[in-house]
Amino acid sequence: MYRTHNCGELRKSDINSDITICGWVQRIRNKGFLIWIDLRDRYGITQVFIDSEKTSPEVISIAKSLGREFVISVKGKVIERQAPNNKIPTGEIEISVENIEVLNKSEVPPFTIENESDGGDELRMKYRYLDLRRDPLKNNIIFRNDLTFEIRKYLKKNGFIDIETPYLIKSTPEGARDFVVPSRINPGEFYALPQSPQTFKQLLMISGFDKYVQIVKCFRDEDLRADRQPEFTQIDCEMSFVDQEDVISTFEGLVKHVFDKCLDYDLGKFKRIPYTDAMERYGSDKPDTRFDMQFFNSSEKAKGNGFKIFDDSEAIYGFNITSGAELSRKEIDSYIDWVKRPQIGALGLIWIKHNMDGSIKSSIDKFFDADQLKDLTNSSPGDISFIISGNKKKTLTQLGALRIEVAERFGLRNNAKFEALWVTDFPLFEWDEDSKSYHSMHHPFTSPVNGIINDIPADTFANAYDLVINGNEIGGGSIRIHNKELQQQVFSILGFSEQEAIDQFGFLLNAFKYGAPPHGGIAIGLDRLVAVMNQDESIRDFIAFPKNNSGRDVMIESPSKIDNQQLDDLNIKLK
RNA sequence: GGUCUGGUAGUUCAGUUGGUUAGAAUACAUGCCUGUCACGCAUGGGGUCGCGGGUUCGAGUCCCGUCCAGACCGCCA
Repeated sequence: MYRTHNCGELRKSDINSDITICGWVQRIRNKGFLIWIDLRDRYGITQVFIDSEKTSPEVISIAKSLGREFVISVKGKVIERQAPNNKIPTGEIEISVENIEVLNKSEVPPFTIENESDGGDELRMKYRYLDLRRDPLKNNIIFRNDLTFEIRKYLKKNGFIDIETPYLIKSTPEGARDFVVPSRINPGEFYALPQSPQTFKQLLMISGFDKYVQIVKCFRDEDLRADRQPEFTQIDCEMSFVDQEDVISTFEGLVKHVFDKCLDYDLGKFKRIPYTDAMERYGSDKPDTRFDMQFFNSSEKAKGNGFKIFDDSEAIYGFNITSGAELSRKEIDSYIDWVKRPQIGALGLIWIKHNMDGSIKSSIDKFFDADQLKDLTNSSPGDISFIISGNKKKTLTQLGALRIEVAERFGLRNNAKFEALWVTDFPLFEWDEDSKSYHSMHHPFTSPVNGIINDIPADTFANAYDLVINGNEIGGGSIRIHNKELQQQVFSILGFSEQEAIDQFGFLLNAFKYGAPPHGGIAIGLDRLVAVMNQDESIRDFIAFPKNNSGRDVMIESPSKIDNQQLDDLNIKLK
């Protein structure tokens, strides 16, 4: 037996016990006659104490030879500390050493294994196994475990069955790019890794399982972001004989449950906002509603005053910032520069200061008098209004991005407040100007409202809903099509020929012929949920072994080349 | 595919208008220290300034290219 206790559990009540603990040397404080060692494991830190007058010279010499991150076993007696440390749970006791055994040495780690490490991101990724020894990372991983445990508990209680679906499936051209896997025994043919188990969970409904869940890896070969990894985890669910309200209430319950159990936070009843309202009021389909700054629409009022930019614009929108009138000219200019960056692409930014004394100062006061400007913005004294004009869709998204940036700079985003909402009433299709074709806004299996597709497809709304928390898209789902003819009609609007639809989704269309129940579901991004619950928008520190910005694992150095023999086996020739 | 930011000691960073031997903190090593807990004090070692080219009497600093990293846009049914 290596140990009798871990490094986090000994207390005052254990004084005089003979114990053995194992762990990593966090730090050594050598005062000459006295030596202290902080010994660390997953459970905590226990102080080991060596008094040179009471300890054998052999043990002292071992103690002096130790370095950071050595793995040791310490045998000794629990004693009360003369100088307690109230910062740690084990701070009232220490271990008076009888023997130390070095279980393994360690080289000096490339960065300090401390809560505030001195290591940069890249280095910590390369030595991820060391980074995971640090409390912040370790606690993230443990939190994730606690969260999935509560998720399973809730879903089990609600009758969901966990069923595994295959990882080696079929590539489809719609949607995200697939990761592709060559099949050795079927030369020239490829599997694809699933972007989601979508069709399989629908088939499980047709099989009659009624309620399905899987906490499952999904794969998308697209560019990465702070909140996007090529492989990520979804809480994937599907239910039979449900309408939109049933799904929403079940999963509102789930999210409320985990916030309650894991954070002791009451989310209250979730807001609902239709997609068009979200775009019109926040310029985003995932609005952060923790702060106000809703848009006003001046498209009518602002025209006809001889200001050419407004007169030529399809849409003129803006929002007011409380106490924004204090912004300096320099600060305003930096917002103007910000919206003009190619990422945002606005041509300019109009500002209107409503000073505390009621006076107005604006970049357009040559064209409008003070009363007109107050009427345009409906601002209060102390506000500044920002206005963007142009093409309606672009204007709204540009202003939406600015709204988030303003909130960021005013410190309205990083607080321990959570606001969850459902975005509903999405259009079923979106017209894509580049390819001159319709695309599914959600996915091609989403059912139209009332089961009917409008003569103008773009006017059709979907039984689809997104879950948004603090401005992050956490999940999305829909009521699915369960009727073969309707599904075929959707494929045809999306530009599939009858044959292409059968080639790619014939198995699903076939299954619809044999008694497919009405069904719907949702997929919640586990990585994002964990990150958002910990007030972080980057999901990397909540995944034990994530990929970097270029989709590389810098620790194992993947992806990597394979040798010619492997390529031959797979019947693949590289260009 | 694109925009922006960065790359200097093991690590995190500073480095002025281009000018002497490239600094700080921390980590590391050695010594001292009887109650430390970010211990303290002293001493010491440690540099391909990402890489390649160019301008210049002279480049960490300016220019071009390239690689790497990060954030974002496109993309993500």
